Amino acid sequence: MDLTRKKAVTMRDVASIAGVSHQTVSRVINNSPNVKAAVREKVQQTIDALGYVPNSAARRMGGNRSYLILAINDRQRTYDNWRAGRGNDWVDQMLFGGMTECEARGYHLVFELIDTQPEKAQGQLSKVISELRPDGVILTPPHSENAALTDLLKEFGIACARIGKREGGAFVDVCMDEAGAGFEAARHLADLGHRQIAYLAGSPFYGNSMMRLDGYRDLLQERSLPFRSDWIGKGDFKFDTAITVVKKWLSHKECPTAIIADNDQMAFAVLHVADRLGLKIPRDLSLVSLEDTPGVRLSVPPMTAIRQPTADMIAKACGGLIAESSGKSARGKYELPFELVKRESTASAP
Amino acid sequence: MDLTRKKAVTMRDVASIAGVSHQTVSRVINNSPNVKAAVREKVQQTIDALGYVPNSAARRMGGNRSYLILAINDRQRTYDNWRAGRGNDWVDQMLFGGMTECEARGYHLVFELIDTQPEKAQGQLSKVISELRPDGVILTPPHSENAALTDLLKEFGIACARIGKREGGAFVDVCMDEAGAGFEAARHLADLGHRQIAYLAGSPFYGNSMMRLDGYRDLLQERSLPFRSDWIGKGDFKFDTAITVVKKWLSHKECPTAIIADNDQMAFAVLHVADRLGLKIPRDLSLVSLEDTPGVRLSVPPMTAIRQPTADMIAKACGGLIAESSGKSARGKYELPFELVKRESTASAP
DNA sequence: TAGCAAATTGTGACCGATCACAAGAGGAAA
DNA sequence: TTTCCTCTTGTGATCGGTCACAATTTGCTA
Repeated sequence: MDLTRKKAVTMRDVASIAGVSHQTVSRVINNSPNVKAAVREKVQQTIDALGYVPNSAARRMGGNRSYLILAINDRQRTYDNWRAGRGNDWVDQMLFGGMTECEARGYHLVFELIDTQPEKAQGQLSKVISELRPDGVILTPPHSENAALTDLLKEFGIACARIGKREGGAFVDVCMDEAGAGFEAARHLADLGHRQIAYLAGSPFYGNSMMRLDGYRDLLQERSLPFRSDWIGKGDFKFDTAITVVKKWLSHKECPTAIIADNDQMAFAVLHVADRLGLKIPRDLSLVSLEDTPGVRLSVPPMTAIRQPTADMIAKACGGLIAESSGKSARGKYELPFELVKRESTASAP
Repeated sequence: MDLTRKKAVTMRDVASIAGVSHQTVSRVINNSPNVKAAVREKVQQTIDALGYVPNSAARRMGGNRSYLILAINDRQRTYDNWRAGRGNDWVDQMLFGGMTECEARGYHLVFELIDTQPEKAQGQLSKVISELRPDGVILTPPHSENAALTDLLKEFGIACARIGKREGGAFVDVCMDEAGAGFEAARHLADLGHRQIAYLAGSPFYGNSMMRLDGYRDLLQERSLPFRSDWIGKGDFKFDTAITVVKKWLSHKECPTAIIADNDQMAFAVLHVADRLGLKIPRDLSLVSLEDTPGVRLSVPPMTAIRQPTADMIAKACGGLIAESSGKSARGKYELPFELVKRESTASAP
């Protein structure tokens, strides 16, 4: 180990050189309003000259803020993706969005992985909370649904943001306009002249999934397009299940000219079946995915998809959490706009 | 703000209940050898009963360890990927690998984004180092090449791991067997009966890229296959440049039956040109990419590729850094095995 | 059984911020 | 001028660990 560890410049160093008390230096770095402009400037100059940076651990000890935001991700999902060699840019986007927001305010982002099983998750979160005492915690799916976790955070008095939830209340809930996504996907297809639009639904147990379905339904109604319940595929998000459903649809003599898939796995199933049946996408069949993972962007052809504003959602969550821990209230529901990315899986109706 | 912040259980609480001094508790949680078994057990029981977790900020204040590992990523790359809507699972894999290693030892991983420009990078790293005082820093490309950064870390006395560097010395350098990758890719093709294997090289300015090329060359020699310098494409990693090169190769009457691409962008170019010329992969042409990004895994057909052990490399880096900060020496070069993932872009020679 | 070294346990200072509160300075009103 | 209030600045305690060192116990040798 290196014993020549560079000695840190402390607040007292700055204070004695600037000829003020340590508390005044503290006031300057915290932008306290009650400091004379002349004093503030002198102190700031000394800070710059010495290259002083406040030690975050000490700040946490003395005060009740840690300048840390904890982002919780699901371990199983991360592990599964890793095992499957599947690409997942979720964390990458979180990092980008989170840093953008945290950096300017002097905050840092700590990512932690916790288990899916609720009991385990609780113990793990409790441990890391006690250890780090973050100012805020971001819960991502599926943990945003876990009430035991939010209860724990409430008990600790730590602000909590949930991604994909839309309750608001005591939380900073950041979500996407799910119904709008279903609506826009359908509208895009309708604008292209499609009148026979089928929908591969996810699970009725996921509220967000149902909202997207509702959006699709609304568009159908608005445009007076036929709603056929046999064209609502119960796909449970899985590739194999979707294969069966789509095969049935497309083998029928009166088949849909466009399909909306609630997630990318099911969208892939459409690609697969179409290929088997000799249907060319987008010439014979248009396809929109409501999930924009790397797979969707790199398929052949690249799929038109609804892009979830992941980076923006995390940025919003961080911003809200920072505000909360600064005494401002930022609780509530924030619905962020999605983006319909038009690629090559959609074209005019045949 | 919630004023009902849960009061933390402190070391002194544990001490008074267990009937020992606070220092003894400290010894137990730090696995100090000089504690009687009976005392250790009694203290441990009290810790468990109270759910005591040491406060990391306090540990950092008192001691000279922070139990924090800093992982530095490049901001531009992250931003570019985000802008392009390109999938990048690098951070996701880092998180997985890093957590696996850190968690058990009570360490935490903090990701930071810093700018590519060397001067900016230095200031940013300096700031975050002063603030967080991590026990170790992981530098990823391109920052692993930046000597100003490593000098800075040396000055602060902070251990440093570099991903993709192979010097060792004062660092924990974690890399992949680059030459082996080029060799194995070529061997795989040779085993399939290919004798005309072309190579789309990256840039001669990147040592690792050149090593892969050397590996390819070695295999050619070992199998007495013809080495043709006009089949070494100078591709500079870019799609467009590669297009030109590959078009020339494949339009020639005596053309390669297999191509190795140094990165995924160039591999895509091969796919593209082959499609244009009506060549079917892998029937008419085999293709191996030396980079396994999501794009490569999801192309049509999915490409055979060399998979970089990202998660393992970060795990190794974390392990080394933790060892270093515990007084053990872990400096040196660690070359981790890659994996040749056989997918559907390679087949027997036509 | 004394004597001494090694193993075990305890004591109080300390890290570098913030907090609560006290003290001083300055300006307006009486 | 005096008084009082507000704005600004300073003082010392405090957070919860670790460190250095002192005190005690234990075990072994003579």
